[in-house]
Amino acid sequence: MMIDKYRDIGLKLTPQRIAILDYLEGNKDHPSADEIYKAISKRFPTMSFATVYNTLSTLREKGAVLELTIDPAKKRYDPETSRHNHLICVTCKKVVDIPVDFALELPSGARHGFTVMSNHVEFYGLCPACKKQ
Amino acid sequence: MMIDKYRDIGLKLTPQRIAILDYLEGNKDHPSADEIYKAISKRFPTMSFATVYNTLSTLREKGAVLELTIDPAKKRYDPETSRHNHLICVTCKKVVDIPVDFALELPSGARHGFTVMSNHVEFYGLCPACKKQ
DNA sequence: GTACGTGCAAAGGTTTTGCATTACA
DNA sequence: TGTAATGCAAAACCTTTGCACGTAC
Repeated sequence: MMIDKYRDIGLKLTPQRIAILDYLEGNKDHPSADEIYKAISKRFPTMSFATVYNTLSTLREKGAVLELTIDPAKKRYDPETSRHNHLICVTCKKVVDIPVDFALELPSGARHGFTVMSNHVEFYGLCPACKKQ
Repeated sequence: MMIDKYRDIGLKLTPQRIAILDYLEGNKDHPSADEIYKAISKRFPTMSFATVYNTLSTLREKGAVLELTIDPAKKRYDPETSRHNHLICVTCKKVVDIPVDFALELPSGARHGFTVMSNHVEFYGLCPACKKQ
């Protein structure tokens, strides 16, 4: 489980961090830092914003979560760190994983001298709930 | 030119808006609102932030600029509104246009009931300047 | 015991808003 | 002239930071 992954990285396992890891484990909602904070502080009232941000920042540095730049209003976090893409509702910003790998290659003429390392595809659309309105 | 496009939309052409349109015309830098403000206020000292944001917001609603959610720190704006993709330097956040259309299709099994409208590919890499360091 | 994490509050950066004034059409 | 944009300042958000205290190891 995720807690083992964290211990293997060699970081201190505090109750707050365990709560965050527990919340993220298998989470498919791509939550924001605020959502994570709100969810955990129900059961953990002394938890502070700074701890959430610190922990997310550490997890990102260790490659244990992805920081998604998908929603202009705030960063969102994804515990699924294997290569995948996303489908985003333009109305409610719901995000779902797309486990398909498109194996995109950039023609060398389009690389502008960059060393290309990776890519990410965002699909935009309307989710079932938003279509009804 | 862009000013004509703007007039055709039926909006008032103020000197401030003309300055913004002029700055964006053919601009390949994907500037942030702050960069637009700074560039224009050199020659137009009374220009306010609110006017830049109001104008960009109006242009976006009319489809005359794209708001890019590419840089976690701030929104960036792109006057090139035809379908294209982007290559981003992970170090300095330089963004260049990729005029290639990859014609990606999402397998229906991966659509989660969404109506898919469009997509956008982000390539990540190191630009020539950042590679040297 | 010590290095590192936590909590609190304040600050930083971007974007939005309210309202009186100004100016395009 | 009337409607809509501008300018200014304050506020709203999200995120980061400094520092004293607490705790995992």
